[in-house]
Amino acid sequence: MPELPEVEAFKRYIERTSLERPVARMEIRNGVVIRGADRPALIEAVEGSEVLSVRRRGKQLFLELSRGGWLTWHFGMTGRPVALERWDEEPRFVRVKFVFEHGSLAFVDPRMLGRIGLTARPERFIEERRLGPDALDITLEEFTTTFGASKGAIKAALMDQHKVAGIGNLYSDEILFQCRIDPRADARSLSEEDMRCMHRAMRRVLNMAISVGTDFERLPRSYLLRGRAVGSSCPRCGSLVSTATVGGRTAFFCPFCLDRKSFF
DNA sequence: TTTCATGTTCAGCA
DNA sequence: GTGCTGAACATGAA
Repeated sequence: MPELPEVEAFKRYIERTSLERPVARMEIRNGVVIRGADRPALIEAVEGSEVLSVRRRGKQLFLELSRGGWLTWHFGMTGRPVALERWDEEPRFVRVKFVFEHGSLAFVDPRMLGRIGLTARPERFIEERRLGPDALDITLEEFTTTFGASKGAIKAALMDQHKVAGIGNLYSDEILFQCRIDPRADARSLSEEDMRCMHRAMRRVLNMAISVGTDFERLPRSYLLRGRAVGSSCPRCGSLVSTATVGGRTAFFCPFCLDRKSFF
């Protein structure tokens, strides 16, 4: 479930359940999620350490280890952390498990598209991956500069983690819906007002999702996200929502609510 | 059985 | 370098 709001929820969950608990053992149930990492170094850094703090940049999480270094967690499409106490039954699809004296923290990921790694410092990791500023930190000025200069569909640009980090397929649809912007619109065709609207909507939507605990049912009725499905109707005008492939993903939008004519 | 999926990355091409 | 398309990754759910 991981775009920025979900990952922020994961961060708080880990802070609530797993800080300052020494890791007795790291169980790697499936090596796929640590592919690319130095396995011995990972185990060496983790075992005997406790997690001191958690940071987030976009969809990426960093766990500070007391013996030095930071764990990098990315949840892919189906990853999530699950804290377990002794009496809890282990869920399916546990790929890596950090075992404490009592209880554990599991990295659960059915599709195994998530990744766990190790880095000396979050800043270095962010630089290496060329991650853009976090979607909740980017200023209007930075936002306008970045997207005013980007070519191609605005939805694809919003999902580009190099430009701004944290927005994926679902939230990009919501942001554009709230601003009545066609997801296929060329970013360069957008006005200053569009830029301001997207920047504001981005912050509003992400913060709203965080505040409802990423439970879409608790979002305002005006949100497209609540009933995002083929055959559903627009929460604003009631007409049938359309889909289109943009940036390799399925975009949902209401063609009747758009501010401007379709571009095709 | 087939298709789609809240993500990232890479190859090939313009 | 930028952008687009398609595929790969690996699996569950509809």
